Amino acid sequence: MTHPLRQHIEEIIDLTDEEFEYIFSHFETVKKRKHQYLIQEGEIAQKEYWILKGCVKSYFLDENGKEHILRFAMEHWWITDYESFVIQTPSNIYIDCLEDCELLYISYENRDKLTSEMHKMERFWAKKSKLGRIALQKRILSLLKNSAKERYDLLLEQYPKLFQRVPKKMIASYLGVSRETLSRLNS
Amino acid sequence: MTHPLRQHIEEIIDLTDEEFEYIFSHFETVKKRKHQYLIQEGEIAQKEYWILKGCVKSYFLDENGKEHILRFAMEHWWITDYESFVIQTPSNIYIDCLEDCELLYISYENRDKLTSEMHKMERFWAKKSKLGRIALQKRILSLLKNSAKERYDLLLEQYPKLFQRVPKKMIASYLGVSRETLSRLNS
DNA sequence: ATGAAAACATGCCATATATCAATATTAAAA
DNA sequence: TTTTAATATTGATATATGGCATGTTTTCAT
Repeated sequence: MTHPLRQHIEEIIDLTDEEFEYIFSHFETVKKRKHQYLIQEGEIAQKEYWILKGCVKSYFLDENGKEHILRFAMEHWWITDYESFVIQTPSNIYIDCLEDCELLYISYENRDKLTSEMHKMERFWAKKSKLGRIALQKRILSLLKNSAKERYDLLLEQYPKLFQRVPKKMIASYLGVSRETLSRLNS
Repeated sequence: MTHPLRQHIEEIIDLTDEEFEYIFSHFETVKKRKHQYLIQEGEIAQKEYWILKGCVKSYFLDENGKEHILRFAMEHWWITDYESFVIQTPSNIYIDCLEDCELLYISYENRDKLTSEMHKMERFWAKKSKLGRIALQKRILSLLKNSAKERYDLLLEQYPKLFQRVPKKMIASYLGVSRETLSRLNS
């Protein structure tokens, strides 16, 4: 049975068994329990995570201590603070587990190493970066043109599973509305 | 005197004279007058532009014909519809000139060619893509946590030149507020 | 230079959403 | 299970922002 990470990478580029073995040797596994952090504000992100099992959120705390959720990530999604990871500067965000999680991660150094050693992986990550950018663009568009209700419906349509796994107040934070408003959208 | 495009690329990677010459041979120059389009909805983006002189906006028209501005671009900025350009699907957006413009552009094919022929350029564009993603992330954060007034002040602080060149109603559209509201923010 | 169009400002009112408070519901912990 | 904490709902009200109408100013095209 092929490893899910291999399946994931092969959605973009094909790999030989040896290539995948080599790539995989650059990853580590870690388990985290609900409420544990992957990254905290002030740290420099040293790892990019790939989720085997579980669900996490990345968020930012404003001056009033209010939480603004940047994104969620579930099985087979990548997550880190890309700003901190790419530029290697202290992070402004937190990432923590909403459920008990099983994670793969690759260190900054190993990612760098793989990028220069394996052109295929350089292309893989380049493609991922492009797709990530497109997804963010779409979210901006949605924030500009859609009402809270519309954004809610779109999210529900796109990620129905999310709604069974994360509290509504976090959905609200992700959408940029108060939890009370979200609670009233259905009626 | 070094070409501004060379200066721009060399902010990220160093080039020999020959390398720049070669890269540059893949670009074309074009002049556009105010109100002319670089891309229209429905077209597949075939070119990525680099602005030598002038100012453009990229925007989306919603069902009611309301314009939502995704971004502006001025001298030494890149612009295209990345979604359309990267995936080669029909565009949902328009890009047009706010002033008479002088532009360089590279075709999709030439960019692809350069990416595979010159590893330096592959790295250049990968870096640009990462930085673009980080910028979009920041904008989302700003839309989530800042009020209209705060977003206005932040934009003014970051791109003061923009305010002298583009109508306020477009700034409003970029910020996601009505022109009337923007007009009232200063008081 | 002149008329037309675009951009801007402001008053008025409608609406969406935030905020605060009280309570109900559900989930987690002891 | 019982207790406690987290989450969700609902009402009352405040606030921010939107949309329309109108007048003014600026810019643009001829």
